[in-house]
Amino acid sequence: MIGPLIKKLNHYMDISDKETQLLIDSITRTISINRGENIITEGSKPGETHLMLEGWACRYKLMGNGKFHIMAYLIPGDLCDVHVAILDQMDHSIRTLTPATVACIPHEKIDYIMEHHYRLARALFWSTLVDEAILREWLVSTGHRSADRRLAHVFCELLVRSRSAGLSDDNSFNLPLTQEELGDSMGMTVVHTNRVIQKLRSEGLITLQNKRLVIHDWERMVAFAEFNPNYLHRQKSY
Amino acid sequence: MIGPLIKKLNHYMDISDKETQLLIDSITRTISINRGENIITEGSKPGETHLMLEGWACRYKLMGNGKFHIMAYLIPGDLCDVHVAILDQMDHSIRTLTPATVACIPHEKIDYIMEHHYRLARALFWSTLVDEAILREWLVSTGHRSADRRLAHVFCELLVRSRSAGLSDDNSFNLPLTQEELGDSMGMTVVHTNRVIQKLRSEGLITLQNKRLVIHDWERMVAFAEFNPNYLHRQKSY
DNA sequence: CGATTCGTTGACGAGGGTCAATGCACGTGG
DNA sequence: CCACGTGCATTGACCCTCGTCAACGAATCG
Repeated sequence: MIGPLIKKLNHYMDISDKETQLLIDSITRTISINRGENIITEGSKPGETHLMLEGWACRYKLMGNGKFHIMAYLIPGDLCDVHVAILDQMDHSIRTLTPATVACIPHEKIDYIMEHHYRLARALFWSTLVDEAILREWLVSTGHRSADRRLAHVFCELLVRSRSAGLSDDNSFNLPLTQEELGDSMGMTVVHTNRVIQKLRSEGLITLQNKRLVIHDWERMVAFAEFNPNYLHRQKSY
Repeated sequence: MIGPLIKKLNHYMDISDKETQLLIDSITRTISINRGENIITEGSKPGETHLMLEGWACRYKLMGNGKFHIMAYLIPGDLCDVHVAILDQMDHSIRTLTPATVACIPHEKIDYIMEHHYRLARALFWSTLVDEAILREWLVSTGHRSADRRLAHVFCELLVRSRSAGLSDDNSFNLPLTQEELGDSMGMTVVHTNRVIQKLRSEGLITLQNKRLVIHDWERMVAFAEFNPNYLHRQKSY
């Protein structure tokens, strides 16, 4: 169940069986959540950290005008809120995009790892820094990339991340998002998202059907999206 | 010199004289940098952490098409790269926007604080988490706010941050940016930035001249920008 | 079999990008 | 002290990307 996290961390440093076991032992409970339900809500201060085991979720913010913006996708192996122990409260919410199973790790266990297991602590810290780097890349994307390249770019990122978590081993992966959700994350409307996807399809770059995305020509896609995976900080090839 | 950092951290927890002294003692050297020079460049791995003492800087990324995007403003009291000790290399660069003085703190000193001074470590960690929260807010801004509200929003943020760092005590602050730089951070062109500023001026919300920004009616500005300072995580009033 | 949810399409218009020129405040050198 | 260059703010004209509104089709489901 915790495989995706271990696989991901392995792209930073080798995680031993003992360290894996330590992580497993830190999980006090595992919960199943329906699609569209909140894992954490803005203003709250959860007492435990959540780890995605199965399914997708997203960080999001609800705006005054009723719109909502997705700031991150969380896939299996991603940690939802390692940091919240420090902060007074969440400044955003997290909800599932598919049915999901989530592991809960009490803050004490995290603190224990941080204090007594330097290597593992570094690996966890690394993963939060990568999340931050992704955030920066999305900011650049929405600020200065055209809609088609922006979408192509996030597709490249999600393939690399899916492969890192062991969720794919070719040039395709499950993309369980509606076009509306894709749009909400890239700062564009459903209508435009739909048209851009059609353009990428017609140019032979991708196939997207039944919630599965295929990237046909990785090199061409990377060139089109100006995708440079350095911000994902995989020390080893994905 | 290190006042702004202490003042900022004080919004999270009281920093004792001893802790302040510890921070000061961690600084091995202080450097002066001209405007427009890089403090750290993408791909490098600096051996020390940089703290802004005077002047402004920015995180930025250079894009393929030559455009450049500013992802964060760094003002006195802000840390440039606490995290880089963990990562293989920088995935972005940092350069000054004004002449600046910067303090250098070797990673060992940071590690020492992290290991032996839990309170101070928490405070530093808090400040990096706030930086991340700002990043999220900017992402939402560029994704889902109109140009005028976006600009108004960042002005609100910068006032709060300036006041937190003790750089202002009324509704005005130094904004040493060109309109081009403002645009580069908000994902808009100079031309449009200029027009939006004029609109904000004509609506009586702000005055901006000689690199000084005045917000005339804070309440109205906050309402217009839909500014909610919770993401800055100041536990105490600013 | 309606009711939903999601993808798709069309028509229209506005927000904001692009290009280009002008003004204005400087600093520098002659 | 003037001539000139440079950096930055400002304007105008034009147009394209993308948002908005609205309708329709396809698939799924109780």
